[in-house]
Amino acid sequence: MKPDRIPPEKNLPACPVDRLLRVISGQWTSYLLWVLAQNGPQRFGALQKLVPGISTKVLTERLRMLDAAGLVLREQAATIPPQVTYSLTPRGLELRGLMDDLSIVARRWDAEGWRPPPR
Amino acid sequence: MKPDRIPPEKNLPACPVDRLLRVISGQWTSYLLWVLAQNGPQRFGALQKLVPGISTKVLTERLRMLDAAGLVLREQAATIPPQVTYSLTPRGLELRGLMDDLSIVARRWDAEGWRPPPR
DNA sequence: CGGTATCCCGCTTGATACTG
DNA sequence: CAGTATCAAGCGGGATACCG
Repeated sequence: MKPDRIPPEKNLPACPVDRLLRVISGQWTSYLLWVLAQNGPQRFGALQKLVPGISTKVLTERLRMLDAAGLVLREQAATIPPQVTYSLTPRGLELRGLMDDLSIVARRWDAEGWRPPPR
Repeated sequence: MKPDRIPPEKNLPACPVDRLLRVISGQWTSYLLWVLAQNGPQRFGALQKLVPGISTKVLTERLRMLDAAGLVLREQAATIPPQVTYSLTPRGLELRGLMDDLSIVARRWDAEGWRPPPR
């Protein structure tokens, strides 16, 4: 009955790196940011075409989350039919350098034959 | 009954960036890599103290996964009691630059009052 | 066009207990 | 010391249907 773990001080590491990774690492999320960074502002339907396989539900969730996080701007034109455009905010653009470096490492490892371990 | 999404070509973006993020972004994972990068090789028990709140089960899972991914080296001395030491591999060390840059951005945003959105 | 609303299933995580 | 075993809970994500 000895405790299996050390009780956390509050409830999590509260590590800024962890917090940032938590935001950008949901499924499709990094890919979405990448697509917006590469192709500029896009409408909902265009994003769905640019990210094949994503469902409307998840695409909506991710975009709303990124909006709430201040990384993506959602602009809605109250026309008929409605027109909603998503773009990177200045803060979202700050991630580009990071993504580029990450991409360089990821692609090199890829070329070297590295593969993530299967679950 | 119109399909909700565009069928994926195969089954996923297969984006190298996504693959790398998938590996380093599990809960505790980045924190673990960070701890090993900052404090050098550590034994199981020490890691559990350095990462308060993590359970033995998850700590084991993460270390085994990182081992399988070639980012962490697991060295076991067949003594009694057993002694297992974890360290970063050369490939794991390649992440340090990335983590440092990530940290710089994360800490600046943190200082600016940025917080991740609640679920 | 750009979403919501449900239902549901599986994976991840957590808690607890036990061991070579 | 460094785990494994097991069970339960929660949430993310997919499928499907409908709406302003």
